[in-house]
Amino acid sequence: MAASSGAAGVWFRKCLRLHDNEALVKACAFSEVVPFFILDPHFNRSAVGVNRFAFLLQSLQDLDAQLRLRGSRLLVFQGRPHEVLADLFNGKAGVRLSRLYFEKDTEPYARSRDVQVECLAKEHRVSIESFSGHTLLDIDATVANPKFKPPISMKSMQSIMTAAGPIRKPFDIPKIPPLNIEGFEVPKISNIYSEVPTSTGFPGGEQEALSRLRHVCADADYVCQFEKPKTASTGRPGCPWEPSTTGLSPYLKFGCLSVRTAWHAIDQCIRGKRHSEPPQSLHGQMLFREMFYLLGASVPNFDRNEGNSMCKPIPWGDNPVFLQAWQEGRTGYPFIDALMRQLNQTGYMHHLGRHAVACFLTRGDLWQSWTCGRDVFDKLLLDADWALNNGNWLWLAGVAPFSAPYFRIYDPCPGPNSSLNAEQTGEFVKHYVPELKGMPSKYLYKPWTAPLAEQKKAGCIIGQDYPKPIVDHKLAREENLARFKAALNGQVLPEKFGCATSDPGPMCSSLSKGRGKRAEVATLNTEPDERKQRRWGKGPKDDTLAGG
DNA sequence: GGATCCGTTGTAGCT
DNA sequence: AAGCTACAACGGATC
Repeated sequence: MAASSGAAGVWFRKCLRLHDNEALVKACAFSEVVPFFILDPHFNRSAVGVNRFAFLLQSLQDLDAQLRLRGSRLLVFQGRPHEVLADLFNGKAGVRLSRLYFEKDTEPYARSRDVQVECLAKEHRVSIESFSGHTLLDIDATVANPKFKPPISMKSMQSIMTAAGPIRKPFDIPKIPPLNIEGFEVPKISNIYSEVPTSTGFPGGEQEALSRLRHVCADADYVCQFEKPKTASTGRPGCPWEPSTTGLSPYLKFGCLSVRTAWHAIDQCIRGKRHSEPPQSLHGQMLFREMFYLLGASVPNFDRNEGNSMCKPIPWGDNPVFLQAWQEGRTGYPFIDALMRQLNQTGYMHHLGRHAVACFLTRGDLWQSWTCGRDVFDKLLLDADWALNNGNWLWLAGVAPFSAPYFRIYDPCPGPNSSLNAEQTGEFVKHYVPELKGMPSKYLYKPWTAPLAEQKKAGCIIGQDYPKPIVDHKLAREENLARFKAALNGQVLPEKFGCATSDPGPMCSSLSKGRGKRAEVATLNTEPDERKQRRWGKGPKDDTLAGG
């Protein structure tokens, strides 16, 4: 097989697709093409939840199947990329590459990996070419423009788009040369994880991605009327586990779906019709994605509390008990807990749900650093994306210049007028917090206010079958507002403002005596912590494209 | 340089 | 039911 001249390798990393794949197109100008993926131990079980890993493997399976339909196949190697690639450049494993093509990746880990790979290729006299494809803009080229300023508003983002000119059309799938090599199959999730995937709603892969996109675009009204704040954070009636949005974000994250293909498909839908506009429209969601990619690529320390021009210094607390309760959905706030349990179970959460839980963890209630929540999302979300995740957490923690004013705090018990779009049937909460199944809807979001008799009748004693609220929202909110304000003035408020205690004790809003006994565990950490529409739509799922 | 406006998605209470 | 106001009051952009 491998002729002496060597083959052209197509290294799939993101961009797990055949459509609109420039690296594939370029490689297929040669007669021998080796499509491959490297399972990098950097993305291991402690970094990636089982659901996202399963999604990745499904995507690889699909990619392999599509390649086989065309007489080729996907080789899956396991190991550190530079070691695997050294073997491929040397001609071990029955393959010898003399050229390497891949899509650029602007995440910090990917950049350092790729720099290493470029050196290696030079040593082996392997020619390398990479292409911008994961984003609408060429991120590096945009940032390199001397006039570039990090965009912190939709307005500035739109002017960057305008200056960049029209978005190029997707590439067609090229004719792919045959490949006959045995082995290097896509592994099974059970060979890698002892846990079993629990997410069923999002099968990975390009075919699923394209079919979802078709489904979304089949309903032009839906696309034309799409306004993010009007989509329901609590899923669809009858199926609270189903997103009320497009559900495309995991596919964009892995590049199962080309962002250009999606952009033009949506463009087709809205062209010549009355339609919603950025920032709330679907195109608007995609512009936020670009914005965060630009920020991630241009702002030093974008993922940190210190040295980050997009992050104001706030003396966040350090309370592992709070963090864990939040992470596991045991805060005693049913809406928050339902959302967090949904994340753990399914790897998905509506964008507005992310707002609710992120605000709750940070400036709203628990006063924990956004980086802690960021890490949880980074591991568990199917659509976890470095730039978007960091950008959204900065936004929600209120520390970024693009954040909403810090004093706008979400109520963790959203009522019918809440912008969080909680349904009032309680279907969503009851689905993910089944302890509360019997609770009358008037108490569902605040079950601790139910009289004991009602709690007994519902089979759910608060403090026993379901936790008491971990903090008193009203008080925590007040104190956090004061602390945030002080921090903006360069002050750290004295001890009496500590809202954090690891043992919330018998705390109901009606019982709480307030500040007196609450400060013992609270650590006002002055050292920055861096330890490490249609609302009820008929058809399609959709989701947060900006997805962080 | 000061005033004003605006920022994808706040909430509660009133009319 | 939609729209107003009070609440408390940031900071970047624009005039």
